[in-house]
Amino acid sequence: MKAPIPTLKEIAEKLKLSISTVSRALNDHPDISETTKNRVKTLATELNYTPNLLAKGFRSHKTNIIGVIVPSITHYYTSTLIRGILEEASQQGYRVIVSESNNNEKKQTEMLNTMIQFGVDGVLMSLSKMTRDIGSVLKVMNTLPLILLDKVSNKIPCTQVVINEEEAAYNAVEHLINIGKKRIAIIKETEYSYNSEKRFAGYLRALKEHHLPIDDKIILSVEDISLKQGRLMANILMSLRQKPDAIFAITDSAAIGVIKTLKKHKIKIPEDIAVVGFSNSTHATIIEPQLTTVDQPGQKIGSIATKYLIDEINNPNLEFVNKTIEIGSNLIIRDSTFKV
Amino acid sequence: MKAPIPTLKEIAEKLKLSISTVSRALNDHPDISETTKNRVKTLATELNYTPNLLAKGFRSHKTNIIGVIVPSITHYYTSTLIRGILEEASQQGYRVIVSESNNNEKKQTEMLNTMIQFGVDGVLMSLSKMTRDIGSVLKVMNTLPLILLDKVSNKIPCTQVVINEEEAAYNAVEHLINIGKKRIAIIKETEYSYNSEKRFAGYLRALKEHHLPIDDKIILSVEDISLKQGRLMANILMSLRQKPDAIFAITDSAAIGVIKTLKKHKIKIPEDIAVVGFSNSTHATIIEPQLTTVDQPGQKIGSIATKYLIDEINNPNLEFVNKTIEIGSNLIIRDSTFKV
DNA sequence: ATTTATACCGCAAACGTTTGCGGTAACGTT
DNA sequence: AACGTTACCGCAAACGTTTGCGGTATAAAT
Repeated sequence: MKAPIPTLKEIAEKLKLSISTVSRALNDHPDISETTKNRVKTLATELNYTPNLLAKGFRSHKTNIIGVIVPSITHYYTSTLIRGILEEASQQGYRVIVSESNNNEKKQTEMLNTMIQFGVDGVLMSLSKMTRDIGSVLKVMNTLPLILLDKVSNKIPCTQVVINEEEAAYNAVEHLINIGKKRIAIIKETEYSYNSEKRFAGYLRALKEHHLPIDDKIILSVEDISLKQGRLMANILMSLRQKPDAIFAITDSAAIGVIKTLKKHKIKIPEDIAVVGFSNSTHATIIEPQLTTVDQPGQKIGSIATKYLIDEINNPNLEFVNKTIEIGSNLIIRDSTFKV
Repeated sequence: MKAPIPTLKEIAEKLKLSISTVSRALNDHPDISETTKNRVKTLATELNYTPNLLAKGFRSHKTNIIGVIVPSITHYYTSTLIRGILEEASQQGYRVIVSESNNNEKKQTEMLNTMIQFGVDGVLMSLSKMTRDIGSVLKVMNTLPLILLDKVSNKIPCTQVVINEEEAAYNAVEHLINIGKKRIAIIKETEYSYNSEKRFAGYLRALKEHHLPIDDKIILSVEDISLKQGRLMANILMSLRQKPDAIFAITDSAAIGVIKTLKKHKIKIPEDIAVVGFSNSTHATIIEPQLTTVDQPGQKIGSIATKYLIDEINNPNLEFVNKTIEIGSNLIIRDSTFKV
């Protein structure tokens, strides 16, 4: 009872033309007369004809689909990345297949493979945590264009789109220094993470350049950074003899955990301890005091990465454009560091 | 320089077999001897053969792809829906194409069409606001299985998966009554919205059944419900002579706007005015006091809708299973209504 | 009247896969 | 010796589209 989908063949038969003529007519081929073109086109719209993209893709080895793999889709920042990707892709006539790796490396590899099987034209990927099996990614790369974004790895020779993590962190910490803070703690991730390392590097550079001492006791690393971990780390910092006067959490969620426990300890923010986060998630303006944080333009990153990917799809000759594109980000100053 | 993808033909040639034999061997067809099966399979894994899903789908008219259209992907609740969909789909061997309609009806129709062109096996859709052009949706329905979830419409005769909106709202309002509130305001949406209407109905029923008066002055409708609108409406309520002693916001974001302005007015929550939201977004536990709200199990809804869709895909004969599946939801009581 | 150009259109192959049908051995049954 | 069965395997068609090549008119040029 489902209606049959019209094909070139149907149109051809009804018009007593050949299939090829119909195809050419619809594609405005110069060999076809205007009159037949019109006949074909009117019947096509009448029948509501739409080309079978599957057949098209099958023949041309071009699906106009790009695959996207991200660790967690429910993360706000990730969803803005996807929004940027969807937007740019649809503008350029591409569709998008989305997968969630749930930070599971095996799943991630599986997804890469099914995407290849399905014939996506290229892949956009944000790496899951602790991606060790670079091999599977490399294997994909000599079959398809692949671009990394946000969660990247410099072990993979491909175009990567990120924000200026190091500089952003530097600016955040410098801001703390500018408002008079001298003992700045950091909460970062322990496992190897490109982003965490870069942000930590920015933190270190800011302290060094402003001649502040670096104290391991206020450099805290956690396995899986989160709000809860932020609370735990804040408690640890509170138990120190020499408490910090500012805390830079590498992630908004951790920063919010920090704020929540500081409030419980009746500590004045930012007077006693200032707090800075990273991401400018929607939570940043819900919490009180509102959180100073680094705004990551997720949508922009997504769309730029998509642009580069489509470029690579269209020019497969340009070998190994192994460059890293850094998108600027802004520190957004709010009450957690600076009260007006 | 991109590596060639192995095909059945290649395997057949190297093994001096026919293509069909290779195909059957890989699919464990009983006609093929164990020895040849083994030969084929080992070579296949050696060459890293994977079937071309595009060709497969092209031939069988089955892509194992389901299309998803949602209004806004960055909305937390929406992303949990998608997570449920992705999870269930991948378990059943389906891939997912996601699109964002941005509450733009024209875009929504376009997306439906490209999805059909591409040969998705079915569509999961959450309607954009003010979807008037039911026609395009109906047209899809006699080509493909289609299921609505979350933002639905009873004008479309198809399976719909939602939460028990009316009952959930009833419970929320009843809870307010139970804690002694007698003058309960509601902030809802003005434009026709399935969800808003249902929740409003639950609100009315709760008041009636508990013999509380219904006062239009504290029934507020807004165009595009949001945090900002929540603030505005709270201000309006504050300017009333007879202020409410509780506010039921149909959405967490509005509820948070309400809380923020109530705090600014130095009103004690929940003693003076209690606040209830709807969705259990991640914001609900960030705000202080933490928000009492209705937990919508998004992931569950997504996965159940996907199950029903795949059912319909596999049994295209079952005509017009026009039923609404209501998923239970829970009121989560927090500090904004009940302090321990 | 024969050639030549022009304008328009159809034939057939190809993309990779599945599948109905038919075919060929080898063996066992009468 | 003739037939039936079984176990394997290959041929070829089909899915819908694009495209190189060839073909047939008609008209223009010689």
